[in-house]
Amino acid sequence: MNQTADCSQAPNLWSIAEIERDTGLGKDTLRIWERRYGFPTPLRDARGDRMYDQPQLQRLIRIKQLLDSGHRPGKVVPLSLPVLEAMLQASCAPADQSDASADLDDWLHLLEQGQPAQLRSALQQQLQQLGLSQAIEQLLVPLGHRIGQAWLADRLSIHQEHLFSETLQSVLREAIANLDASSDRASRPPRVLLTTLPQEQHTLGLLMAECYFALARCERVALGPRLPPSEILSAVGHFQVDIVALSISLHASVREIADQLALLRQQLPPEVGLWVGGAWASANRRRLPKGVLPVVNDAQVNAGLARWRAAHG
Amino acid sequence: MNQTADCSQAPNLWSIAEIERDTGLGKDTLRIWERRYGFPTPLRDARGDRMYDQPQLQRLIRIKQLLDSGHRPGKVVPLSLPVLEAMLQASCAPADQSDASADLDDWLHLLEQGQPAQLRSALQQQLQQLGLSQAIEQLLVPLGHRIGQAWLADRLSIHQEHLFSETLQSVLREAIANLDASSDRASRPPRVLLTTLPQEQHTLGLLMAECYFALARCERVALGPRLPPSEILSAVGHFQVDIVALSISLHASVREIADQLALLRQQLPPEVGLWVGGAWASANRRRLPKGVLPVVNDAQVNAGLARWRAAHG
DNA sequence: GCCCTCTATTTGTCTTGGACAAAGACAAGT
DNA sequence: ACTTGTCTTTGTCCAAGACAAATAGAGGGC
Repeated sequence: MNQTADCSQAPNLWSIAEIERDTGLGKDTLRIWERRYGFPTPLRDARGDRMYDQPQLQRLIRIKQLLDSGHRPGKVVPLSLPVLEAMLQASCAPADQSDASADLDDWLHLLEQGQPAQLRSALQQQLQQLGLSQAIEQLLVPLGHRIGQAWLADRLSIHQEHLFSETLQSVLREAIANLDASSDRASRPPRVLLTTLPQEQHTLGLLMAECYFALARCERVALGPRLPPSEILSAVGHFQVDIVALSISLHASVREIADQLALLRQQLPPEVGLWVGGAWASANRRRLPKGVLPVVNDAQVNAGLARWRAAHG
Repeated sequence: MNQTADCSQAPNLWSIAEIERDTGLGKDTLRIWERRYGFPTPLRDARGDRMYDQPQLQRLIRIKQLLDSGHRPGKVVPLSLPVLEAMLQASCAPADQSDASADLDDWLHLLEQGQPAQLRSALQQQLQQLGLSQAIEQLLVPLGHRIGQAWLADRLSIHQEHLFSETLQSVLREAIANLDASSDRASRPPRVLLTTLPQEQHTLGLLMAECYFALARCERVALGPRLPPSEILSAVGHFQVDIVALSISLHASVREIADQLALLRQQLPPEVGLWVGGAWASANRRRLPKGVLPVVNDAQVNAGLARWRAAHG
C-alpha cells in the first residue's frame, strides 16, 4: 500500500531513516516509543540495526496522522491498526452528505480510468456550469475529502492523486486568469497577501482561496505556498498589504499551527488583518488566537471584505 | 541574511534541530564534524545543548551547497566563509553573457520594487514578444540564475523570490493553456509523462519543460512535482506513456540523483524513453546512465521528438 | 459555569562515545 | 585504458540517561 520503492534487497523492510522520512516521526521518538510503549518492535538486521516491516509502517503512518490531529501518543501508540483506521475514518468524514457522495464516486471513477484530457475538460465544464464559487464549495472541497479517504483506503495511488491535483490547479489558475482578464471592474482594495505556512502540503486550498478573492476583485499578492512567518512579516511591509490570508489544511499539526498563528498575529501590525481559511480553520475555530478571522467559504470572505471596505471607506 | 525568525529569546542562536532543518545536515553529522574537523564549534546553553550562531549557520549552508555539487566534506568543512563563497560563485556563474546581464538587472529592479501586477504584465509582454521558446531560453533561464545569485548575495529576500516564482508560474500556465486552446493541430504521440524526483525544490523548470512539449503538440500527462520513482513506474503503465521527462535543478545532490536515475532506467520498460532536462542534466551530462537522454533546450526536445516519431511511424 | 494556579505525569529532544559499513581515493597489476 | 585490491573518509546507528516543555487533572475563587 502507498509503498515506496524498496531500494535494498530485503523485501518490504525499511531502516529507521526511511521510516523517519516516510512518517515524519523522528528517529529518537521511534526508539523511545519502543522502550516505553513496546511499539514498534522492529526486526534487527545482521548488524543489529532496526528494520521495520510493512504492518508496522502502516501503523506508524496512522499514528502520526492521529497525533497531528491532536491525540496524545500514550493513547494511540498502543492501539491496533483497525482501531486506528476507525478513529481516522471518524475524524476525516465530517457528516457524509449522502446525496452528493454518489456523484463524487463518478469523479473517482473518472480519475481511476485516467485520461488526463477527459478529466481536465470535465472539470472545466463543471466550473462553467456551477460557477466558480459554487463549484469550489459543493464539488471541489468534498471531492478533495473523498480523494483523501480513497487514498487512505488504498483505492487511489499517489500518481492519481497527483494527476488530480495538477489538473485542478491548471483549471483553477485558468479560471483566475479569465476573471482578471474580463476587466469589467478593475481590482480594488483591500490588498490581500496570499500564502501558506511552511509546513503546508496542500497547495490547492490556497488556489481556491485566491479564487474567492479574485471573485471579489481584490488586489492580490499571491506568493505561492510555504512562506516562513518572518518573510510574511517583511512582505507585509514591502507590498503595503492590508490583509494576510493563509490557507491551512487539516493534515497540519494542531498545536504547532496554533502557536505560529499566535506569534504571527502578535508580530503583525495591528491594523493588518489575519484571515485563515481551509479545513484546519473550520475544525479548530476555538483554538484561533484573538484577532484571527476564520474564513472558510465564499460567503465569509465576502462578508469580511464588506466589513473591511465599510470600515475603510 | 535569509534569516528565519528566532523564536526563542536568545538573539540569533539556533539549536541543533533548527540547524538540521535549515541546512539539511543531519544532527549526527553535525556532531561528528565537531569531533573530527573541529567545526562547527557551537556555544552551549545553560543545559549544555549546542547553540549555533549566525556565522556558523552561514558557513554550514555554504558547505552543504558545495557538498551537494560533489565536493568532499574533508575538503570543504575546514574552509573559511570567504573561500566557500568564492567556490560557490565559481560553480554557479556559468559564463556571464555580458550583453544580457544588464537587462537582467532591470528585471531585478522590477522585482525589488515589487508591484505584482506590473511584474506580471511585463512577463506576459516579453513572452509575447520573444515567443515562448525564445523567452524561456534567453530570458527566463538566465533570469532564474541571476535571481539565485542575487539571493545568495542577499540582494533579494525570500518573499521576492516567491513572488517571481508564483507570477511566472501563472504566466507560463496561461501560455500553455493558450497553446492547447488554439487547436489548429490536435495533440499527437508520443505521450509524455512530466514530473520531477521527490527531492526537487525547483518547480519552474518542470513548467518550462511542459512548455516545450506543449509547443511540439505532444500528448502530456503532467503530474506535478515530486513523484517518487515507484509511482513513476506505475504511472507509466497506467497511462500508457511513451516517454518519461524529468526536470532536475542544479541544487540537487549529484550522486543521489545519479543513483535514482540509474535505478529508474533499469526498472522502466526498455521501450519507454527517459529524458532529463534542467541545469543538472547539462552540468552532469557525463554522469547520466546509459539510455537516459539529456534534453536541455527546445532544440534538443524537438530533435528527440523527431527521432521518436520517425522511429514509431 | 468559567477561569486560574499548582502539581504530577507525559513526552520528545539532547547528550556522550563507540562501532561499523558503504563509498571514494589511490596505487599496482594486467 | 581498465580492472582489482587496499586504505581512508564519512555518515548512520546504537544505548542509556538526563532534563525541560507541554499537558492533564485537581483544587480553589469568582
